[in-house]
Amino acid sequence: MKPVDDQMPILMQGVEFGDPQTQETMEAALRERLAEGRPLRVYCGYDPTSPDLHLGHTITMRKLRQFQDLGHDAIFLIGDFTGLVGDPSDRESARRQQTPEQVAEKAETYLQQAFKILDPDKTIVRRNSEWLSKLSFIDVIELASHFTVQQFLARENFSRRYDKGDPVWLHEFLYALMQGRDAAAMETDVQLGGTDQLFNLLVGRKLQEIFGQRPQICLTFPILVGTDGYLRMSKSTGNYIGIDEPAEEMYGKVMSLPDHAMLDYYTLVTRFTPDQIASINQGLGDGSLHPRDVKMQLAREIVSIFHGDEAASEAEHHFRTVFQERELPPEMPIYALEGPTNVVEVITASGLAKSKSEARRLIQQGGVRLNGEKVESIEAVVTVEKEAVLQVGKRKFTRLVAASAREGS
RNA sequence: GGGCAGGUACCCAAGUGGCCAAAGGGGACUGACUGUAAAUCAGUUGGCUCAGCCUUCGGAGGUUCGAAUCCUUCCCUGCCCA
Repeated sequence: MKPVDDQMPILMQGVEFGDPQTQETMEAALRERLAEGRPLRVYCGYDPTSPDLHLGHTITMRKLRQFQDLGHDAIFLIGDFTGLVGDPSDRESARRQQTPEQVAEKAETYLQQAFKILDPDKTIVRRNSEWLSKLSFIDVIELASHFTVQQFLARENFSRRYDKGDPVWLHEFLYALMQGRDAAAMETDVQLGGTDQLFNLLVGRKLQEIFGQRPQICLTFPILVGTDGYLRMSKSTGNYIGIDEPAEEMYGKVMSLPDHAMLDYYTLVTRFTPDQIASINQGLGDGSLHPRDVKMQLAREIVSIFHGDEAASEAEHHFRTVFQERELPPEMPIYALEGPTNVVEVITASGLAKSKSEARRLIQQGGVRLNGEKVESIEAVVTVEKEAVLQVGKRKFTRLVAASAREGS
């Protein structure tokens, strides 16, 4: 195992606390525990609330991986029980509860996605239903008795809602207890999470002490903004980049990030070192680096993490040809046409627009092209000899094929 | 359990009998421009057999020529009281 002084900079990279005192305390505690020279039990929990993990989740996964690489035990905890309730941390309002079936289904897909970052051979996978589902009501009351309502109301996301008159549900309070119980159940040394998770992580410390354990070290990380550049990345706001997304899509989404969000991405989700990132930042500052090129490098790196270098190059090529040079993409969905058909009909039937009204609007706005020529009228009729390309907006294409020709091929 | 205030389109939020498919903002989409799907500016944003028609304002009924707006009832939320 590496010397503590070699481990610390890697492990502390990206760590952020709201207040510097907490940071100092945690940093010192981590240093102390690393000095024991044994593999630490490090974990991060992920609630299966949506079927896909996104880049925001990978921040802590990358950190788990770093612990792993340094010889520590990384625990990937699937919150199959906590996911039933939903974490109130990041939200203005309460999250909808899910059924066990929904949770199980989602949990299933998480692992394979996580293993794009974590080392499958070294990762310990746990599910918190293992212990949480066995608690009795009296157990829950006992846990709850160590905390006051004021402690919970001190949390901004509760107090804000409380002041605003929005509902704060009782079961939301229990979420933190459940998560804290995880730490005690697994007797962990370190827990990772977003800065918004600090409260939950600290509850873990308190419960560990109650159970006669040494309180864990908490490391929190900044929240990744989504593709809009401001809001937290999440599926529900539609500003996310999913781990499982196709390379081209992923590349494109990264390119759509506002310039100001680039550095956060470099720091939190790439494999670049702090030194490399600092020099990129400097280059942007003095104008020696073009923001577009910096963003393309970022896109290439992110795609490469999840799809490999080759796919990253291909995605970049695709982006250049389609969006910079405005050429047709090499591959596009195919739609078979049964004969002369009205454009509006074709657009909706092939899925390029959700409704006919939308299709009409797009045409009226000049956003529809057939074989590169702007479609001027919603009355236009599409006839395909052999094949044609229908384009809606800048980035949606469909290859139209005559139904008869298609059957022959 | 009681009193009061609320439930409006993807989200926030106006509207309190006809001029409401419903202001404004956010988001999203399209166009122009560009350094890119950044930024900026302009437009669009329920559906359809589209100068008209149909469905929407928590659910179900009712009053009225006509309701998001009035009444009844049910469900849900907040505040105050118990």
